[in-house]
Formats: sequence, C-alpha cells, structure tokens
Amino acid sequence: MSELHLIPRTTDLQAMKTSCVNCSMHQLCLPMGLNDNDMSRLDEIIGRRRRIARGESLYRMDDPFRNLYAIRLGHFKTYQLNPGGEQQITGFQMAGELMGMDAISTDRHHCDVAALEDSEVCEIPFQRLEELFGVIPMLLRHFHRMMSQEITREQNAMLLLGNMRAEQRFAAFLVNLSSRYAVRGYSSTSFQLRMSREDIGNYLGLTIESISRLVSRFKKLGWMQVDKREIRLIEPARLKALAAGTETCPLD
Amino acid sequence: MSELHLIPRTTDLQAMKTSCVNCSMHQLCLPMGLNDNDMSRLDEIIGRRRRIARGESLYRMDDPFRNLYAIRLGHFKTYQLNPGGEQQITGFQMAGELMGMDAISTDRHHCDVAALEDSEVCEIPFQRLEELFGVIPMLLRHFHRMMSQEITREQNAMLLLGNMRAEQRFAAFLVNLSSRYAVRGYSSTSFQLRMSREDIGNYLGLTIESISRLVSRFKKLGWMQVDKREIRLIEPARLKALAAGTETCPLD
DNA sequence: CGCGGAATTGAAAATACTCAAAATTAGTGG
DNA sequence: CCACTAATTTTGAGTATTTTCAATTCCGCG
Repeated sequence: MSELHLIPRTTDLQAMKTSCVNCSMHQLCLPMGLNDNDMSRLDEIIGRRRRIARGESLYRMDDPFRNLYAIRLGHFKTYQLNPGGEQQITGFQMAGELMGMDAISTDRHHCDVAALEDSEVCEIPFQRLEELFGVIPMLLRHFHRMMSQEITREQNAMLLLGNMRAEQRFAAFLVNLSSRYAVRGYSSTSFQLRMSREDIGNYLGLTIESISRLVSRFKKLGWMQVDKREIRLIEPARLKALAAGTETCPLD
Repeated sequence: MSELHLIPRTTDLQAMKTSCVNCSMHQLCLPMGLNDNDMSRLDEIIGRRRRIARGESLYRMDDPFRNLYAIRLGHFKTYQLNPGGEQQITGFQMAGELMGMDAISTDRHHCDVAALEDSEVCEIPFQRLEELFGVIPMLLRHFHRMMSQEITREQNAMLLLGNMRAEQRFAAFLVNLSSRYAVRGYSSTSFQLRMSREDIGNYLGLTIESISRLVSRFKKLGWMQVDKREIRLIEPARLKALAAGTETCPLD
C-alpha cells in the first residue's frame, strides 16, 4: 500500500525483466510471427515499459507523435474532443492492441487516451520501428495487418452507430468484448466491464440512462446476469442474433 | 455515342498514355513526394488502369484481396452489408484516394465499392507494392500516412454518428466535401453531389426524408443554394460553426 | 456513519422515423 | 426531340424511440 504511493503514477519499468519473448501477448501484438532473433531486435528498440494509473492519460490530442504504444496489461479508452468540448469515445483497447496509429499522418496525436484501470504499455519509438521495417519484412507485414484491422474495427463501429437501434448496439458491444476476451484465452461469457456505463453510452451514441435501461432489460429477459460491472452472458447466441439483426428483442 | 456502347463497361486502359508522372493527383496520391525515378518504378508495377461505369462495382465484400485501387477520376462509395442485408455506407471516395486498405488484415475485402459516376482507377498489386516498400522508403512512409489518414477519417465519422444531431451531421458532411474539393483545386463553395439523397442519409445515419428536410431548411435559411445535385454554399462559416457545435441552427 | 460518485427508474419532451401522397427528375424508346 | 415510365425527391401528418429532467437508490470509502 505505502509502496504504491512512493512510486510516481507513470513509471519507467526498464529495470523489470520484460520483453516481447516472454510476454503473453506476443502472438497477438506487433511481434506476431517473428522468430526469436527478430523478436529480440524489436525488443531492443522498445524504449521502456510504462505504468499508467487508472484515470491517467497516456497522451493527449495534438501531442507530438513519437511513439506507438502496445498494451501489455490493462484497458484503455481512446476519445476525441470536438470543438464544442464534448467527447466521443472511439474505442476501448485491451492487452495486445496497438495505440497511436492515427497520429502517423499528421505527426500529432488525433485523440486522447486514458487508462481504465492500472495498466502497462510498451513504448515503441516509431522512427526506430520504421528502421526495422526495412530489416524485418515480417514485422512490416504484421504492422500493416494491425493498421488494417484498426480500419476494419472502425468501419464496424460506423455500422453500429449508423444503423442499429439501441438494443442492437448494446448487444453488439457485449458480443465484441466477449470475442476479444475469448481470443485472449479468457472466458467469453464471464468478464468484468472496465468502463463506466457512461463510457459505454458515449461509445454507443446513447445516454447513460439508455444503457442502464438496456442492462435491466437484458437481465430481466434472462439473457445476462449483471452484478455491478461483473457480467455473465447467459444467452450469447441470442445476443449475437440480436446484434446481427436476425432476431429482435422483446420490450420486456 | 455509339463508341461508348462498343467498349465493355470495365476496360483495360493499358494502351492509354497514363502514368503517375502526368497524373494530376500525384501530389495527393500514393506517389506523393517521390522523385521521377521512383515514381516511374511505381508506375511499372501498376498493372492496369480500369474504367468503372456508374453503378458498377469495383470489388465486393469477401472477394480475395490482391490489389489496392487509387482513384484517377470519379467518385466511389464504400459500404458494408450487415448480416440482415442492410447497407451502411462507410465513406465516399474521390480522386487521389486509396481504396482497399481494410482488406490487408484478412486477405479479403471487407466492404463493397461502387462507382457513383463513370470513373477510372489504377490497380495496384499489393504484393508488388510490398516489394517496392523495401526499395523506396519514401513510398512506405507515405503509404503509412494514407492508412493513418483513413483511420482518422473514420474516427471523425464516428464522432459525427455518435454525438451530432441531424443538422450538425449534414453540415459536417457538406463542409467535409467542401474542403476535399478545395485541396484538389476545385471550388470549395460550388460543387455537385455525386451521391443520391438516399446515400447521404445512409452515410449520416439518417433517413432520406430527413436529408430532404435539411436541404430545404438550409436553403430557406439562405445558407446554401441547391438545384438538384448542384450545391452552392452561401454561408460556409455558419455551416462550419454548426458542424463544430459552436453555433446552433434555427428551426425554420 | 455520512458523503459523493455512479447507476437506476419514472415521466415528460424532443428528435428523427414511418407511412403516404404528390411532385420532380432521369432514363428509355419511338 | 418528345413522350412515357421509372426512379428519386419533397412534403405532410402521426408515431416511436431515445433523450432530458428529476428523484432515488446503491456502493465505495474516509
């Protein structure tokens, strides 16, 4: 406890025995598919691992772009602020995902990033990464895949925001989290929401009250159990069908 | 007239004297910043230029991914189909923009693309492009910028769909088109909509009736003149302010 | 125990949708 | 070039979904 207060909220963990090779995310993250030799070359350029405390921000909009960040541990939200000062959350990120790719085009970050819980990231200096691209073609290929995946993810979000009704959006949100946890070896039916109802609503283009009503409705239908932020999906198939638009949802 | 009927709707224009060097889009498109030598190397890998007739599709969802496409001339829309069969337009593309980047991660196209008018694209075999990345670092850098720009564009669309009201969305849409034409050297206040009201509505997450009412409203306010698809922005500053959320819009 | 943030619930209001009909425009063939 | 048909757009009226506003409740934490 007292130790926690002695270390600053954002810490250099250089001293920690951390590396891509023994990171559990290396089959999902940037080093995917690299041999041990190439992986350690990537390791060498990773400046430092940083801890970000819950609520702290990793970078802010308009900050100069120098690094990409790979999540080692924890969860983040990325959000934009419009000129009127309102925020729009553009995504929730979890371990193995890469943040900052939207900054490449303008050399400035295009959104804010905040940690949803105490988290750890690997700082990847983009200039040095570019140097590696010439030496490790596999790294370049996978980097392109990750950028492409980011485009795909956002297109799916557009589909969600553009033509789904509230209950579909929320179902799609749950199903999406579920499958991402499954890929990471966690339960696809039992997990904890790391974000507030307000964040969920913001992301889905709905109000916090709407989210609350949807939670109650799905609970009442017996499609999920909810205890605070602890979720258990009881009828994942129905939720998937609802998200896909192939089934509708009774009003109560 | 009769000639137009003799050539198939999708034609190989290999014979045409087309190249990046003398393409008016080369400062916006993939070859941006390349010297003449590198630009002609890029030219060499571009298999062919294709004509796509209005309404025809360039590729469809789940088609195997082999090529990226740069627009030489014309306009396109990209759209996704959800399992229920409804479409969501994810973007409108114009000359100098690159399509297909969302397919890199899965080796299959993630959306459909249709021409909004008779158009021409350059077919860029991705495998050969990857080979060039190792030889022309500038090309790789600009490719990353273009992918990053695509991510940014979609984040902006999320902001639009997630927390703007109808009139803001439509204003933002007009302002966006306006600035893209400006970059291309066209008038930022006078242009033709290449897409139907229905397409606009679909893209903005609104119905065609809502779009029609917004057109009438902005016309009545004297903020724009509209004749069919011909647009003239009279009060671009107000439209920008409305899109930014710093000004509101009277009801009539 | 009490404070404060977060979440829930209810009732009223607003925005955007649906349905229907009319008007306009584009496309086709004579 | 004109006439006819099909498609698109506009407009109106009523409806529905989601928001807004307000009041409680729940929960973590000092």
